[in-house]
Amino acid sequence: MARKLSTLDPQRLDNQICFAVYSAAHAFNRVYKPLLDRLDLTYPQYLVMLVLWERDDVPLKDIGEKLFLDSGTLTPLLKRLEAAHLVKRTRSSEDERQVLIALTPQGHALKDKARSVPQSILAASDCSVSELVAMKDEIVALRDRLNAVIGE
Amino acid sequence: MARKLSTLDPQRLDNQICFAVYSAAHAFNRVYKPLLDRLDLTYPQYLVMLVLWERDDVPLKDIGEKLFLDSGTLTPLLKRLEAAHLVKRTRSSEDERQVLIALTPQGHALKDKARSVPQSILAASDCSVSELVAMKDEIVALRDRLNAVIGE
DNA sequence: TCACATTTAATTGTTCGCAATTGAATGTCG
DNA sequence: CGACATTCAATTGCGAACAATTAAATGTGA
Repeated sequence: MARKLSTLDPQRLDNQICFAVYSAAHAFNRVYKPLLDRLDLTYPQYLVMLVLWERDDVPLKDIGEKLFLDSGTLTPLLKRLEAAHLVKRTRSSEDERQVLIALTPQGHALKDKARSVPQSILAASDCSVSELVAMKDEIVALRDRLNAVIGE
Repeated sequence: MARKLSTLDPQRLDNQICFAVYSAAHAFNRVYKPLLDRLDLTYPQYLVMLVLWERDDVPLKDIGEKLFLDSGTLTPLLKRLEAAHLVKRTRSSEDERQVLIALTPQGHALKDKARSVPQSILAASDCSVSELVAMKDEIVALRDRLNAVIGE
């Protein structure tokens, strides 16, 4: 009876999906760390590179919308990527407010070196691709519902 | 066909479960923010309080194991909670290396004020408890597999 | 007992993440 | 055209998160 109550108590840590997501994000980060160290990237920097490998010459704002990050996070991060010679930052000529982020040749070249990363993550996840895809879709749907509430 | 390839490309941002988890964690944090502001707690501080509300007078190390955090994160966080008069930090008399964390009366009292938080999160999630529990269990299982790989 | 390893917190330095503010460029409306 | 609002990036300040190191307490084996 005490056990029954405990497994239903919404104030118990182990019952909170948010803590599951929070701690899973950190676990992922720890798995990525040694892989990304070889590329001299942090995980958020890796995310920015993923965006740029899909589409080059993107406004900072668009990167922010894709990754749910603002200029307060991205400006210093992009300056570090620029210092590492992976991207160039230039003001748009049509709209001087915007900063366009473009890959350097080194930035482009890094895509190949990063190709093995998703494979390693898949292996560490120790589950099938279809299971992961299903989980991913559920989590994305939950995230989007949460973001919808915030937007109100 | 190009679409088919794109939805399978493991190097695409939208195909990565890690980004789903990462962005969901941030979405959760944004939903929690206004709720926790009323308690003058950050989300990691709230997690520590959840641990202490379950069991009081806990070594710092045990909190770290529950939350997957180390002393580099917890020491300053707990000092802030102590400055807010929510916890006391005392050296264990049996083992002077350990620091025991105990709730103050205010820390205890905060549990009641925090009781409505999980309800609000559930509402924001906009899905049934059973669905959330199922997702939580899947994510925890994935997290534990990832942590097992790290431990090697 | 004494040398040595282990455990535990604390500290330092770097990078996120975000709120709040600033300042410049652009849009809009009278 | 000109006042005003909006958009966008940059900046500042604070709180995580973690690697690496330090220091103290404890445990272990010769």
